[in-house]
Amino acid sequence: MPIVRKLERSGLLDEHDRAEFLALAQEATMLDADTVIARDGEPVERCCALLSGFAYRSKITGEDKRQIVSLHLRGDLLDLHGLMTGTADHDIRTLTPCRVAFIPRTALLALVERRPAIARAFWLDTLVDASVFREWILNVGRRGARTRIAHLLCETAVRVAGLDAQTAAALPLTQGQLADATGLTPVHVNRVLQSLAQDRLIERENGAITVLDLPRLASLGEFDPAYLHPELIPLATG
Amino acid sequence: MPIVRKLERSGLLDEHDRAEFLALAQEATMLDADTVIARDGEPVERCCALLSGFAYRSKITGEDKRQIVSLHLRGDLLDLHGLMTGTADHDIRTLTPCRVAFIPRTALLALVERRPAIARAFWLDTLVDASVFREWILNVGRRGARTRIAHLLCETAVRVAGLDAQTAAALPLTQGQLADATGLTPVHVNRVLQSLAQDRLIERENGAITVLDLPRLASLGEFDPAYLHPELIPLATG
DNA sequence: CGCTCTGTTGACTAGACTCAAGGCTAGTGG
DNA sequence: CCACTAGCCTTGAGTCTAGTCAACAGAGCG
Repeated sequence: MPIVRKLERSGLLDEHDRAEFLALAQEATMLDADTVIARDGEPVERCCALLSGFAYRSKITGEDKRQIVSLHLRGDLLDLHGLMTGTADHDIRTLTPCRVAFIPRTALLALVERRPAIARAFWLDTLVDASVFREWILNVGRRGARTRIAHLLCETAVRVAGLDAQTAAALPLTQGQLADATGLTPVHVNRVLQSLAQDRLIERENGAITVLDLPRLASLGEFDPAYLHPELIPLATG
Repeated sequence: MPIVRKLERSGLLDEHDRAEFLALAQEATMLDADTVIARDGEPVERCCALLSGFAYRSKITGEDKRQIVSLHLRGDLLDLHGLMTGTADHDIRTLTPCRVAFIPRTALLALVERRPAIARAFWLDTLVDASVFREWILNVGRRGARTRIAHLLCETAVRVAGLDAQTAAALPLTQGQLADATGLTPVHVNRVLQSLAQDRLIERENGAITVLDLPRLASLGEFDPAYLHPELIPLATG
């Protein structure tokens, strides 16, 4: 059960905790690609657990430029921020078709109140999230386009397939979305991807990117997975 | 008592909680400017509460370029990440001379275990932190230098002096540090600051920057304080 | 007094953006 | 089955924002 994947390893939860949490996330819903899950400034009535597929969170500037601030995949809890504050302070959308479980905010708040271990597991999740944000600030602020894109591809590949993945991981990102995640323009992303493909680091086919040579890409992208804290939050289920 | 300022308003803590927390943060230490509080990769034995002064957290790339990922001031808890994970995943340093209280990690962990309300207050703090990180990603990724710097100056001024500050807030940032916080070069920061000063938006004297016209600077910087969540975490004590 | 650190200035470069056009693919409707 | 359209990708040419390099000024300090 991927929802609790992240909570399992932390060693914080007992049987009761896990059962109570799972009881809340019973029925799943299918969402199309590019569906809005939460919108900046609007009240949050329910939290979303991502059972399969990809989603992202983004913000926009006053000039309508968009920045993707995080990517999410199977097993991620999508709006712990909205859970505690009651309003979303950024957009959340699906990237691909997704299976999700919606949990009413009030029920989840009550659970957190009742079960301190779950609160702590959520807190830990938030801390790891924050660690990833910090790495993104560094990535966007201080790395050139090539390194920057390589880094993001590595991060995503590792989160999808794990560190020791033999199977190349395919990432469902359009070049426009990659641009929004890296703070670049689609045109420039296109050129960089071509160059990465020429160097046999990645491969592209109908809108998806697959990492061919993770070690070399990681070295190019200065990628060190420590900031993902795999010791606390397992990377891939498989 | 500034340490609990952030925890007060959340309405989560009762008398017991507050007393127990304060008991841990009794003796204060003075630190010089530019003192290392935590270093990336090293174990964290104690958490640091900032009683006065400014501090920052930063990361560096493989090419030794530095990115400041957050600024901290009086009342901030500095290493909740290290508290939970046991190792720092970034550097923490003082910007100015600081008065701090060190709290042993084990004691704080025990407190969090014993008092769920404190754990939730810390979690909330982490969530607000994460919200600021997201705004920084947007700022660094999608805004031009002028807007970017204006935004950061507004954020810091508002956190220091509050939203309705009549007194212009002075920010103790060198141009090099501002550059590291915005992902620019010191030379470029210098030119932008000159232009902002020429427009009478800010003023500079011996290494400190004071905001002269917050409303206009905010409009230039696309600054909307919502992401700081002043409703949860009071901005300034005064 | 010289050293170091920060700020300042100018000239030059380059990495990334803009604009614009054209191609490919998949999906849609006739 | 075949236009037609909408997205996305690709390419080229030209521009510009921000970076680089280098030199110097001023303040603070030992």
